[in-house]
Amino acid sequence: MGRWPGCGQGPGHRPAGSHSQRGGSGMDPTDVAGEPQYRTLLAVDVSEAKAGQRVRLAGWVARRRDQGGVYFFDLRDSSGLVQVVVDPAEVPAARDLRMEYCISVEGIIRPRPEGMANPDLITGRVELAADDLRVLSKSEPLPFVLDARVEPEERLRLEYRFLDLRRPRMRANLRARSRAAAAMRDTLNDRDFLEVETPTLIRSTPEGARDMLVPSRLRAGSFYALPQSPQLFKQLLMVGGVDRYYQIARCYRDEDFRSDRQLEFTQLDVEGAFWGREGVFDTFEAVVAAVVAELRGSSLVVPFPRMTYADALLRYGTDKPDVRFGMEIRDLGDLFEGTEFRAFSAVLDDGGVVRGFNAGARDLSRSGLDALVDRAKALGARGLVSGAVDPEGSWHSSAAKFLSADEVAGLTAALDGSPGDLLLLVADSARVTAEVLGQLRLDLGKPEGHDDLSFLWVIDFPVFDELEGGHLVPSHHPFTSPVDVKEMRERPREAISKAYDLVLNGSELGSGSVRIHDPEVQREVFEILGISAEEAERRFGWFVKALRYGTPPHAGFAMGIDRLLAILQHETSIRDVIPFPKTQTGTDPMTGSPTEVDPDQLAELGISLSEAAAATDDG
RNA sequence: GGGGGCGUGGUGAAGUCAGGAGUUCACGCCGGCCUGUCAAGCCGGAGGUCGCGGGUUCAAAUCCCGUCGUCCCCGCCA
Repeated sequence: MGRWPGCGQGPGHRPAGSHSQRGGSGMDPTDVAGEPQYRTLLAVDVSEAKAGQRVRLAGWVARRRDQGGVYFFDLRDSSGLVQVVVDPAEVPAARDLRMEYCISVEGIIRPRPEGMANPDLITGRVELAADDLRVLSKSEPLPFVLDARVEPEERLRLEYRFLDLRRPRMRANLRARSRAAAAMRDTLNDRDFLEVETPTLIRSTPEGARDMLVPSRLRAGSFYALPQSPQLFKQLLMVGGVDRYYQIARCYRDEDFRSDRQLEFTQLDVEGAFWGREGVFDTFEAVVAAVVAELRGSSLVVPFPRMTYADALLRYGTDKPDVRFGMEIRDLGDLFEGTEFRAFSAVLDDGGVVRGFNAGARDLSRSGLDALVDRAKALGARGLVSGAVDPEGSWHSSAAKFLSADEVAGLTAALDGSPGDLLLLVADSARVTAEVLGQLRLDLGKPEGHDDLSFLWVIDFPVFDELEGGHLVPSHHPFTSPVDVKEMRERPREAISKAYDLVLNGSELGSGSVRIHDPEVQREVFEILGISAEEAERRFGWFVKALRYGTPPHAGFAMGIDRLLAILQHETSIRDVIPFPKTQTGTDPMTGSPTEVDPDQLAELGISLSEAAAATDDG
């Protein structure tokens, strides 16, 4: 298979021989083994070098410009646009063309007359002088205009996705996705990874997200689940001696939608034996660099920087820091130890923290500051202390009068405050403070676009997160190796795991870990999680059994391809890099799914709907 | 489960806060003119139950309540 031509930034780099490319004249539209020949060339390959050649193109009528005695239209195909010019006296069919008619057109490539070139078009120096035109397929008037100027309501775009995909932006996204996948495969194949498929109808292991269920006909009353990820299967491939595995895997999680979450999404899933974190990082850095080189034409600096989870939370208030900009959060607890300011001293005495960051020089009005305070309160803070550094180095803040001169000086120094800088402080529990300041930092500093790419490994996640009430849940997943088993056993709340995340511009791209390969350690993790031996056996017995048969040490990672593509393509939603996505309520306006099914289908599966389900289903 | 934005000829918007005749703009559609246009231009025309239901009012796109759809966010997403 030749690579699809015209995929790049200009004409002339198309590999030879990917399509028949006849020159000369006297072309018969039905000259290839009795089949109609629709085209001999792609639009973007119409160039000055081919001037004088007789060619045939096929595509859609993008724009018409009827001059009366001469008729122009832009022909669009998968490669791009080229202007076609016809004399309606010679080719009367041109008059009947309408937008998005699918046509095949033949003529001579010729340079445009002096001064008539269009610099906005790759093919703008030439045009096709057509003498034969066949309408392959007419089009009804469109439900919306295929024009970058207007963005139709997304529901409508999805209902007519087949038209939406004709827009250059969407075509570019599809192409980027294909090229990204190819770059991933090339990189991993070069490193002797094996692409292996895992099943999409698997056993339900309720844990984490809700499973999508599929009823079994042969065992009515039983259900398969769609995989939330190939996690356990890829670990079993390691036990099976595969050594280096990857898969571009579809994953399913039945949770509520966001602009970066869909019911089904795609991950680059990787696992390897006899390696650890460094091998995983090295591999993913190579993969991501290859994708960025392919889509952005730029090279990334590797290795990516690393930051511990604890550091990320302290300095950026989140486990997925956007490090494209500064405004780092600093702990000010030492500074305010023994302060007279009761709002701070009370929190510190209570085991809380005082932290803040420098939001830079910004001229906020009274109402602007009030809005910040409201925002902080909406995020869960009890309050927000704010103020600007004034030219004398003191602090213009309603809290200033409660602070000593030393405290103000120390505060300004700690936050590198220059005159005019806005300093924001929150005093609360470590958790609330991090959340509030982290979000305010993003509100005030997050860059608009994605021109800069700041990749970051976040490492040293805790083994467990503590829920309200003290119950422990896995921070990553229950198959993640702790750094130290003894520490995990004795101080599970502080224990560090061998889990890591990859973050890009403040988005979590994926996560992975060194896995547990010792069944005894696995048993202990289940125990600490409060999963009894019986329950572990019932839910994960099929997996844990495998660990007892010479499991190699192994580690892996999974990266969300949709999120990576959205950022690289400057899209704000992953829906724009997914060919056929669903709406926020999980419906597909094009096909109308999900739908009711025939009662016979349900009967065959041994399923009857509850009255409530039947009532809410309006068909 | 919760909070918020949006819904106006085929499309995108303005009009809604402050009620007074379906008003306006751009694109598209239909017809006409034009031999170098290119997000063509000019002339003419068609096209709307202002998402749906209820209420307030002499009068509702506009105010109120409900509901549906969609988008953003919180929860949720091992």
